[in-house]
Amino acid sequence: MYSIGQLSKRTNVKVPTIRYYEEMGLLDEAERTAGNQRRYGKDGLERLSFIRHARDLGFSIDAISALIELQQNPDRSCDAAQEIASAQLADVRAKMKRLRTLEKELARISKGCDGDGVAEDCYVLASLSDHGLCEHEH
Amino acid sequence: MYSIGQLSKRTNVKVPTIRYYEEMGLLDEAERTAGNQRRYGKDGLERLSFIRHARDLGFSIDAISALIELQQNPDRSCDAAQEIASAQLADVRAKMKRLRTLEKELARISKGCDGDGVAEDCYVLASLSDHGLCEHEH
DNA sequence: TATAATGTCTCTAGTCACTAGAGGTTCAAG
DNA sequence: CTTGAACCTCTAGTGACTAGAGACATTATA
Repeated sequence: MYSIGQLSKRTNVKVPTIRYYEEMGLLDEAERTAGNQRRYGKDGLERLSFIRHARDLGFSIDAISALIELQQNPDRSCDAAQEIASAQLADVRAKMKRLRTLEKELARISKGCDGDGVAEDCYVLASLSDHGLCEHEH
Repeated sequence: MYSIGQLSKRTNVKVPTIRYYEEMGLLDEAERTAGNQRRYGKDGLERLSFIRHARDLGFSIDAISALIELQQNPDRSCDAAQEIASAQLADVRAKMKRLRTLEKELARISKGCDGDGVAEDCYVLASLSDHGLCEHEH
């Protein structure tokens, strides 16, 4: 049996976050000692590792909830899991696309000013004032 | 003079967001009509466009505050503006790097399951349970 | 000029996924 | 048995908004 602190160390999830996941229903309510402290078994450890991994990949709490429910019902179709994963992939790709545009624009803006001048002539400030100076839409 | 709604339409910034920017100190407090409604002039429009543009590029409210202060003091060195812009660029690049890793992993995981099977054999769920199945660190 | 429709006002609370802190209790080591 | 670390619950804060209630102002039409 692990205390919440031991679980925290093994999974690299902070203690308050573990309690938060319990409150959100991602973790079952833990067993308690006589003095009301949480104790976890192997199940708890595995569940939390699953959550941690999914969060690292950017899945939302809601998505993880759904994935856990599927995991608890191994006989159901995994169609939903596939959908959640590809939605997440689409989301990541959309974010990357946006960031690529921003990166180009920011690199251009940043390069236009060497920081030696005075605010009045600053290309960074001018670019932000006048969208027309931008090369791409964003 | 523009009402808050007209300003909103011209800048594509929602009305409550404009009020929020005022509260945060990004916009000066607007003039008011006898009936206490906000009225904006050309200055207000330009300032809000600046903010909008900067937000689109991902600058934080704090960063924008600093940029506006520089703009109001055209004689100061624009060193700080350069720094803020390059910090933002670094941030965007870091995010992209992370997303690239996630994209690879998610694509692999998602491809491993066609959604036809049953949750028990689902590669999506298996991958999340077992970090060892991953090809990259994340 | 009266009325109706739309716009605006302030204020509070909610979003997401935590994080921080206060004030108190329990546990494990020595 | 004492000490100190770990644990408990509860509330509030983060960033950048968004939503909604209930009241007042402005504008367009009859």
